[in-house]
Amino acid sequence: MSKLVFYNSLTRQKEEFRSINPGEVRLYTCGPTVHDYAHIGNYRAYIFEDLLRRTLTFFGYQVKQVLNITDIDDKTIKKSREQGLSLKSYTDTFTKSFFDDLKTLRIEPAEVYPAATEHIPEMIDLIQKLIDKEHTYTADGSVYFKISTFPDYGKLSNIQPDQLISSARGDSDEYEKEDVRDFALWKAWTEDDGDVFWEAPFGKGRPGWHIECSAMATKYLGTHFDIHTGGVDNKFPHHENEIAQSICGYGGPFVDTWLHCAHLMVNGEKMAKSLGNFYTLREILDAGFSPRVIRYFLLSAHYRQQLNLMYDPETGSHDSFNAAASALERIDEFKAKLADMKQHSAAGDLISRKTIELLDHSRIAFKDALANDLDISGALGVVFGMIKEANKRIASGELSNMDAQAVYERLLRWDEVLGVLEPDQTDEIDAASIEALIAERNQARADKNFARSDEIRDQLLADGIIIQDTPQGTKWRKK
RNA sequence: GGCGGCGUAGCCAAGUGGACUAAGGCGGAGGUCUGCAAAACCUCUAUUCACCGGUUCGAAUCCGGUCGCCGCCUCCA
Repeated sequence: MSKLVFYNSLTRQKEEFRSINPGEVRLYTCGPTVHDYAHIGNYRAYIFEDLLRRTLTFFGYQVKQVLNITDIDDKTIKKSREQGLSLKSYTDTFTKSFFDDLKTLRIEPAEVYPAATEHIPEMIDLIQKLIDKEHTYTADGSVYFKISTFPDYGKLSNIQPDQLISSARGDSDEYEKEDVRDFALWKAWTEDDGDVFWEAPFGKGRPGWHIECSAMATKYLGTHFDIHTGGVDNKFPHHENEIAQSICGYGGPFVDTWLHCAHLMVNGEKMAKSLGNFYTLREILDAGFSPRVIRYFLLSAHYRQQLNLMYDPETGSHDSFNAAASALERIDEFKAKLADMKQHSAAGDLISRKTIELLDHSRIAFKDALANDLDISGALGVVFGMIKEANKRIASGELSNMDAQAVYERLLRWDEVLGVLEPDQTDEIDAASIEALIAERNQARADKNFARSDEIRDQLLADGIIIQDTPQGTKWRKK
């Protein structure tokens, strides 16, 4: 059996994965701050963690995943107040849209979706532990974590703490920190916070950003768990701070494996509102691209590789989605062909030795690719390699109906990881009437009434049905 | 300035020193099938891995340098 290997950001090398408890993986994924509709780049990260969780499941692990919802921070407070809404009613909209989007992209649900505002007591508890252990100080009612009390600080991001002093930029003096490296655990209430505050032993206020992940991860996964994922941008400071809080507060060890996903680029540039290349998932769906195509595109490159989306609605350029759509069509065609063939296989038919060899070889290669730090490109290469070889055998008549069934089953098994296949046609399509039209068309063709036959073809196409004339008769499928 | 990543065909993208005479997808060119087909299928499409040195019996893969691109460096996945 292939051994799972991941590139651990903490050690900066590939390591064989061993779960803490045999057969079980506890996984924490940094979730969204629900202050707006999530953009396409956000979903690259969630497609990545989806591939991770599906792969872990594929390798036989029981996965317990926690994905947090950050429903309180500077932005959510500011925007909700601007709109005159309560924090909750403001964030609810985007929390809901986030879940809708996950479903749209076929991202498997996590086991727990904790919201920050529902875990304030846990955070207060952790902050109190840190205060008791003297890792903090208070200034103007805010509680700060004192980085100098944690010698390992900077290990994840490979940053020397003293480098930060000179390089820190921006409004680092916004708060009364003793040291720019320090970060807020608890922010004292100000007028701008309006009615958003909680009472804590150390004062009225709200939690800092980093504390929620430590508190919630620990609540649901324990103080020591297997994998923590997030975007590269979270490495520093967020994850660095999370490690510091957790280890100092609960005692180590904390997380064994840290996985970070690279960013999605748009036309070679970082996606940013200021560059005008910022797209929400909704916008792209509205532009007519299917969730499957978007999923395939986001999935198709290795997670540590920056993925470049070539897309510009102004000029009508959408090369990336075109390529993804064409690749999917190729898979769809192949699957439809197999589905048709397998219907004609009879019980007692045997799978040919050549097919068994092809399937065995492909099965191992696919698994090896995934085992190698989620090498999805390699895995897709295996899928298309099998398609190519099987197509060749179909064309030469070498592939029996029974063989086709075996290949079909292999494809479905793989799709448990990929999640890109079109579900089998449902009965909502009126198959009988389509068959009737096809019969009529074939009669027209036999009568050389091509005007009528083409008219039927166009009509079916308009209804989303594609038909193809093959040596085995006319086939149809949903577009 | 500090830390890190990347540069493989027109485009996207695998490649974990030796069967690489370098996967796979898109695009392109031929062909098969068809009444026709925009479909489908088949075949072809990098003597070469940014450049220069080095290590090695052997390097796209390791080391050094040069050039170019990108990311992170306090609340952005």
